[in-house]
Amino acid sequence: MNPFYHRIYRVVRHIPKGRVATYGLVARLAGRPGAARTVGWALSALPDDTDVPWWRVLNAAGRISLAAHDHGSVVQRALLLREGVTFAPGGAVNLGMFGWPAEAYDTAAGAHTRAASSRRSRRSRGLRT
DNA sequence: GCCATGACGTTCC
DNA sequence: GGGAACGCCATGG
Repeated sequence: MNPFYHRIYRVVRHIPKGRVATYGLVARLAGRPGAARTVGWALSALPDDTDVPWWRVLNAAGRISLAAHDHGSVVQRALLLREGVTFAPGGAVNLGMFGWPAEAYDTAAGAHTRAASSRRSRRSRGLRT
């Protein structure tokens, strides 16, 4: 498995309870901006007994990317609701309210991720409503 | 090694 | 503000 897959999982584990992150954000923090699709691919490969909170990862629209008819989307919505994340009419989460600030990862991860953080600060924008 | 696919993102209509 | 088109990176055939 490529190192950055592990980075992705590590980033997702750092998402605090009750907060959500976007695929693009996770991709940037993992060190590969633009690899949002790959993040989804990595999460799809997670086993059922994983400790990675994959349900806290949504797309840029704050909506669940899984097919609505898929059972996984139901589980994801339920898990988020259990953590206090509310869904607006239409099934979208207010990222401005529940979105995970990228700065929080710098604090949580400490010094051994400054490469990713410097890369992030270069393009820290968007997602702010 | 090339082509198609996918839990996405950004930019133009 | 909503929808369509193109771009992105990694995997699988």
